[in-house]
Amino acid sequence: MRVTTFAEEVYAVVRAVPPGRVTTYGTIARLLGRVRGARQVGWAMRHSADDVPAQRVVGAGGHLSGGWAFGHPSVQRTLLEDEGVAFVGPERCDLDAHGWPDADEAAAWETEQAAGQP
DNA sequence: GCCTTGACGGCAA
DNA sequence: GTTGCCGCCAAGG
Repeated sequence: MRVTTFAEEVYAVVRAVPPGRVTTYGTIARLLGRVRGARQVGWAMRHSADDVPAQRVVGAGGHLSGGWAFGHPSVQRTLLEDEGVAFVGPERCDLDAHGWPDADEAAAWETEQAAGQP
């Protein structure tokens, strides 16, 4: 189905992020083939649906770029900590330990996408 | 059809 | 370590 817009694809990726893990805008963009489309990912997240765990999407280095979208960055931080995500600073999560996808998971994701969308 | 906006990323000063 | 600027793609007005 190519009717899906860029935003829809972004949502699909975000929903694929398991609890206790976090991903970045740049990573999502890269998974979609838009290496420099991190901005569009952010644009899409701004229109995020309710079933999209936007709290798992952070900026480069695990920085809570869109924390204010939850009312206050501390809200997003609390949500992630509740899922088991460790934080290095007040607004920075530990991407090294909870970053998604992992090298192995990235391959699985690409395989799944290749199989579903030839 | 053109211009502006936007939850970003990376590099330079 | 911080702050600022440019580049990029997509959608809205």
